[in-house]
Amino acid sequence: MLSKKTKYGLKALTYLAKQDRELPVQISVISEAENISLKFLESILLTLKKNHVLGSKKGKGGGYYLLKDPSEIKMSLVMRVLEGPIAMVPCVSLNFYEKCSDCPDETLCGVHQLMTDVRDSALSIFNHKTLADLI
Amino acid sequence: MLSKKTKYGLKALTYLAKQDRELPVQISVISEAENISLKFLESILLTLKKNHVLGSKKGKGGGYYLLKDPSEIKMSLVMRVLEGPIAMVPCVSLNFYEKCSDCPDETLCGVHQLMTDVRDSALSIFNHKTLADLI
DNA sequence: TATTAATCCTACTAATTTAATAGGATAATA
DNA sequence: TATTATCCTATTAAATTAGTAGGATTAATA
Repeated sequence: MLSKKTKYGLKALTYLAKQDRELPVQISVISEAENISLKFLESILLTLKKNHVLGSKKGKGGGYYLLKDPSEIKMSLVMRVLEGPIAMVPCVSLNFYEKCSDCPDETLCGVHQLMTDVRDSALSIFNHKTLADLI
Repeated sequence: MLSKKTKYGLKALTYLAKQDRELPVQISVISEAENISLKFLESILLTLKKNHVLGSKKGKGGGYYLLKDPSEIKMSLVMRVLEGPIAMVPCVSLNFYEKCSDCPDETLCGVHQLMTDVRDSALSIFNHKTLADLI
């Protein structure tokens, strides 16, 4: 299930995508428009900024803004930053790989193969869809 | 991420699929073979039984057994029983549908469309893969 | 240069979900 | 009727997710 963090993040990004890209938008504005706890949203936007999805400007007139055109912001990046691995098991993850402690040989594991297929199909969707598609 | 419940359930099913279908296998046997907490596994097998994936026999010589041939046990059923909805959001789930409280019109929601695509692709995999494919 | 308005950062708390445990009820076999 | 297994409900423990608090930092502007 999609976490609230991801859901809120997607809402915020969609909100920003509808604005003039040059004008920074304050957290409080998005928070009120989308009914999201201000402090929670603050931490979400911060991680989006740290992962180069958003830029920010401090002080008066500051706020957050998209670093790229919505059509250049892939859902695969956004999902990884907010939700974590696309894969359902770490031993199948491309970006967050971890070996299974109990599985002697991945290539012989049926779950591994199944979850690889699922990851591939999800990834091909998230790689092709961009923020522009959410508007 | 796949829950331990699902992972253990898949392991147990795979174990059973390798056995003679007529012979019931005790929880304790699977628990030891696959290194799964006996009581936890007990509750997992019970839900698989309640959802007509497994049959059981009580008393001496009893245990659990597959109700159908592994090739007839779809992963979509197993995943729904153990992990819950295939969809990442309730508003997109076929079997566990719930309306979003904050979304006035699903057909206009970008997240809805994206998650529908992801659900469809996952579902087509889980519908075609069976327990036989895990062995 | 003081004030104000914004993000930045760390730490903590609360709520929810998942994992695991306990213990007895029930049923089948011998 | 003793034994062996599943069945069932309730509880506890651990982990994750959601949300809160409060001050540090930075930039604009009066």
